[in-house]
Amino acid sequence: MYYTIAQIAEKTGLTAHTLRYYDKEGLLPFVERSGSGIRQFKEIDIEWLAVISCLKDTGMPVKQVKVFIDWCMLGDKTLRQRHNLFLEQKKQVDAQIAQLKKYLKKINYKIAYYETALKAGTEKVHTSQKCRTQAKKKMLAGAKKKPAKRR
Amino acid sequence: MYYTIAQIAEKTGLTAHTLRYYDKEGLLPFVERSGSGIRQFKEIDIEWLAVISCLKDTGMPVKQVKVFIDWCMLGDKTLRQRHNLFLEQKKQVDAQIAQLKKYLKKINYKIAYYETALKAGTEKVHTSQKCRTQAKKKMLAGAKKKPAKRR
DNA sequence: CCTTGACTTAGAGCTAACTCTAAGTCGTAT
DNA sequence: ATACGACTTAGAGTTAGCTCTAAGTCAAGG
Repeated sequence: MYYTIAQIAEKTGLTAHTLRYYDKEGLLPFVERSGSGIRQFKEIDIEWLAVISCLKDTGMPVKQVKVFIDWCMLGDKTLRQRHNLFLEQKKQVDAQIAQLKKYLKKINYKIAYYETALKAGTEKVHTSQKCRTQAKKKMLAGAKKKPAKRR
Repeated sequence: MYYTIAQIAEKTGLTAHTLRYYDKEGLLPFVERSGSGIRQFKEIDIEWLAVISCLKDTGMPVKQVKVFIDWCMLGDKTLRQRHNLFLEQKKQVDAQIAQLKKYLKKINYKIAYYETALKAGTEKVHTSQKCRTQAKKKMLAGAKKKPAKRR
């Protein structure tokens, strides 16, 4: 049972244009064709596309994804490389999440800042910089000694 | 005490080129100039740049960051908009983190997959598809048996 | 005075990842 | 048979975000 490119576009959220682009870039060597050249996607190809999206959306450039796909096509002799690739990608994603969490803290601080300002009717409520100075003091103190609060 | 563009590039990790580009795009209206037009960055400008990087790195396009900066320059009458902007950005970042965590699970599964394959010396250890089939059963429990009529 | 080096500008060039166009083929429905 | 719509291709165009170049200004050191 085969899917057309339009059906796969529907299923994956990618456009048919993008799928052809990926194919042209060598990301879809596993997709079969009919006698007249029509792409015939199978269930398993949807799994391939999920892996491709995972790598791409976690920051891997298309060219490097192609390298991975090529390794897959080469079989067992590239197992080690592929294993390393995912270990490396895990590191990347861990770092991305850590960075986003830092930014989230900054955003939460800003939300609190604007809530205070809205209540006061003016941003000037912050210009004495009491808050900022105190926050700094807290952070500096926290950096020195780790609070033993766990569980 | 002022910093040159090169010193700020050093401190922020952005290039001097990029800082001029941001300025040209209207992101740095708060940066003062000397009589001869040299940018004079102050401590507070480093904080501005940290906020700009936070918004940009969490997915906000430069043009929308400019809108935010313009709001800041307009003073208290834009407090509500700025508050909303950060609430919205928080949603975005929460969603990004959630998506990355999903991808991380997929990557961890792949790492385990390749570890098993490496131990066995071949990927064929997975071709019985016991694991995958069982996972599918879980996920598809309820949505199965489509007549699936296709060319 | 002249050189050096950091800065200035406008604007061109680059890269990644699409996004679209034009011209053409194919398979089915009227 | 012919029209329709979905597919095919090569290749051009677009966008964001830089990245760099060329030509010029300016202040300090030899």
